[in-house]
Amino acid sequence: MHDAVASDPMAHDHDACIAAAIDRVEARCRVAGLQLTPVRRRVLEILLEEHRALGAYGILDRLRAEGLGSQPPVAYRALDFLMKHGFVHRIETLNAFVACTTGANAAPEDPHMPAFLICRACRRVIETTVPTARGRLETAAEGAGFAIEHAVREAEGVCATCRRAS
Amino acid sequence: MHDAVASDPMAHDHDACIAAAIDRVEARCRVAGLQLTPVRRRVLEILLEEHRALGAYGILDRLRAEGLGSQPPVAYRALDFLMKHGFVHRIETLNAFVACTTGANAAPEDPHMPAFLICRACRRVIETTVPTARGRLETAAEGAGFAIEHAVREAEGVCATCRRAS
DNA sequence: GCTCCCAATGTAATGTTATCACATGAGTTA
DNA sequence: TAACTCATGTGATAACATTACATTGGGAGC
Repeated sequence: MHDAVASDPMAHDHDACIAAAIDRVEARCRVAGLQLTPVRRRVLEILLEEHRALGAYGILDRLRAEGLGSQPPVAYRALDFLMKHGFVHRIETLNAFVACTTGANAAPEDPHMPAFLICRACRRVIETTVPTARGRLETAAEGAGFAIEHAVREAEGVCATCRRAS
Repeated sequence: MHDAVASDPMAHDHDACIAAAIDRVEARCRVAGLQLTPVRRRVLEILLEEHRALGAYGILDRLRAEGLGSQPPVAYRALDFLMKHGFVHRIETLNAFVACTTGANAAPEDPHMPAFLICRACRRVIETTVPTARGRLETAAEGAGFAIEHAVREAEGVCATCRRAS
């Protein structure tokens, strides 16, 4: 099951990567007084295991197999919690979710503006961080008197690994 | 039915605006040998009448009332055609559709990179055009060896009109 | 101890968005 | 006419998301 990942040039030590991410999230929950309950924690782990976007029903299937909830609201509520606190992001173009892979969940006081590169070949989602400073979209909005509250930046294409493979 | 629009500060001559847009699209279809069939034309008109994003099922309801089709594929096929040729854009964050309001559908040889400002108060969608030149997302992608094929830029917030109103 | 409250979860039902599969019709070409 | 293509008609189903209400379990205050 992990072979595909292990043979991938982009592979890394998944277990350590996941453990570190979970540790960061746990630390933030302790500090902020948030409850990282079993369901919430497991949903985060599932998303960390995949480095791909997973749909709510894909997550739900896994939870069901583990006896952690069987109805859609279970998954959506956990995702709402994780997104609210920046541990997970929603990918609008896929109606799916990915774990936050920047260190930003360790430094919430410097909010990052995430952007996503979605590979249509391997379905992997690369999260990049762009500076919070004003870019072209913000400039255009300012000119129109529009107050941006939330911005979505997603790009579909082919990642470096898949380009080399073809 | 048009009162709400007519009393709006952002109102303009809708009929002329729609007619001009339809004319541009018709011209491009003639040149490119595309069939702007009754259903496709009507879907475009419906989207031009609203200056808002409309869901596929909202469009379908209108078509149904006019006897132009009653099943989802009718609406989705027309939207696919209109999007494929740049006459309509999909708003990913709303799972909805808007007519293209830039003049770009008259000048396809200079493809625009549309960005959308979505007002959460009045639901109006403002389409702005950003230069095709490389911005921060493109720079980040290049650095990662990622080849962008399609980018989504959408921002939710409050438009100038609604800000003044509150 | 207790009750009250609140946050999280369990669960059924439903709502919304999108696609598939296959049949039909209209026009073009051979 | 036959073969083909493009658009449409239609029923069924898949995929994504929310509502509403019941239940549980752990503090806070008495």
